[in-house]
Amino acid sequence: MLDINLLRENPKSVLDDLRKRGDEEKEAWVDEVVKKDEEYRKFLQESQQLRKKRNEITAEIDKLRREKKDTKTKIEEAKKIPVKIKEIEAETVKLKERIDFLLMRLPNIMHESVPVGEDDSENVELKKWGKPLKPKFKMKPHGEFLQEAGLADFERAAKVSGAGFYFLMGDLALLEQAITQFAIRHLVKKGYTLVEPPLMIRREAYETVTDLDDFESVMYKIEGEDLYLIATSEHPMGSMYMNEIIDEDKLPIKFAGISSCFRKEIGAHGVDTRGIFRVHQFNKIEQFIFSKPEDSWRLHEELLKNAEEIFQALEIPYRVVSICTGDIGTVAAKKYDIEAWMPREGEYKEVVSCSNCTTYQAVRGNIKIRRKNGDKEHAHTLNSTAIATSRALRAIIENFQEEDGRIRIPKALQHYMDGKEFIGGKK
RNA sequence: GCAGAGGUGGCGGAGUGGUCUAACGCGCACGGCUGGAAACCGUGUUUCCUUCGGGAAGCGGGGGUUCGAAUCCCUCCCUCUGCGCCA
Repeated sequence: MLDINLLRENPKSVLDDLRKRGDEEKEAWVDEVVKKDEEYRKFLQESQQLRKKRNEITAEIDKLRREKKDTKTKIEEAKKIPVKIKEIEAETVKLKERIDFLLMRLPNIMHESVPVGEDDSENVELKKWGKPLKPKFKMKPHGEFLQEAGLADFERAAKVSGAGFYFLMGDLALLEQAITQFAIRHLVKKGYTLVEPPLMIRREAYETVTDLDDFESVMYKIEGEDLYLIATSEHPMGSMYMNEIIDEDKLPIKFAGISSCFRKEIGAHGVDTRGIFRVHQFNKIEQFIFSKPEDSWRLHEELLKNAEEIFQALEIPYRVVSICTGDIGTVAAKKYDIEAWMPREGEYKEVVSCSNCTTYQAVRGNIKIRRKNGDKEHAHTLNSTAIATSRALRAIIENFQEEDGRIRIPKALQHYMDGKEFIGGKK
């Protein structure tokens, strides 16, 4: 969330940002927050004055008591004060709740380089890598292909768990493990610490990291428990340091999280997303960084580079887009997506999302940096997919499929597949 | 899951209704002393509000009793020890 001090000192910067987003509803919130905050501080001062008075009388009572004098009249006087304090505090709490409600929902201030645009159609392509080729033969949708090849079983997954789940079978499951191993090695070599996080976290922790609307639309809640299945390992990693102060010489902290991810909302359906592309459960290696503010923009580029290197090693053609103001969401200050080439559809599809969240998550989670001189300030947090295996699998299946139904395994992965150069095909 | 013991500042640790809401020790920062350093001495070391004089809050979280709560009550969370269960 935004720091209240920003709204006190420079509400115009918040307004200007909302205008870039085209979010008229929230423009009114800025004014409301500023007004309610002024009111809140007035009430706060009033209740502090009352507390001061109460403390004074209480001290007098104690003095009289020690001197063995009569305290009755003073106690009678004192009794009136807590009633008043309660009244004023009820108002104070109400105002604070409303301020926090709005503050939690106001989006992050975007970086000036974020392109202005209404929706995802106005995201800006920054670069392309590899040659996007159309198949030379009639290629089946990947879901149908995998089912027929015996490499996945969606029908039985539906029987057991419903739509949006998969059984990966045999060599495809092996390929999934190979991708995972490759990505882990890649990041660990670069000094990232491998993290296996809890797959369920509490609401309080969750509120540190995510857009609040996600609780309704994305997250699975465990019945009868204050626990939510994580939608990405970004969430447990991001909330890991909540309410902590990190010494500046420990930064940046670089994590490579590995986890299953669970999502209720799986969005649009169609032959090309049915299968393993849009699912309720998938696996992902995620990069996460806690950094000093002055380092975060450099590290944002580093995260993107790491993810690009992985896709280059897998020989998958892709492009990088800069997400525009209308599509960026509430948390990120700047976001890149990597979109992999999907030959059957002849389109680039999102496989990586790389964000600098600046202080937005750190303010919510109360995550601070302690400078050498003792000063404190909020940390910056960044996250980026390294690779989501299900999405990478589809890209591999489509980009490296031969007419006879075999799938060529990228060289970088063969080592992790006992040297196999192909999977699938006629037995 | 059951029983017992606990949760205090950056760390260790005292305090079980009012003698500043935090003793004492360690660490860290700044200042003094020094040619420089150690030792030593002093100040500071949470959050919020402020008309910058101060003020308020804070002892795991939330709620309650009281003129007054780290201290009493309720509730939740967590840690340790033992038992149980389990991969």
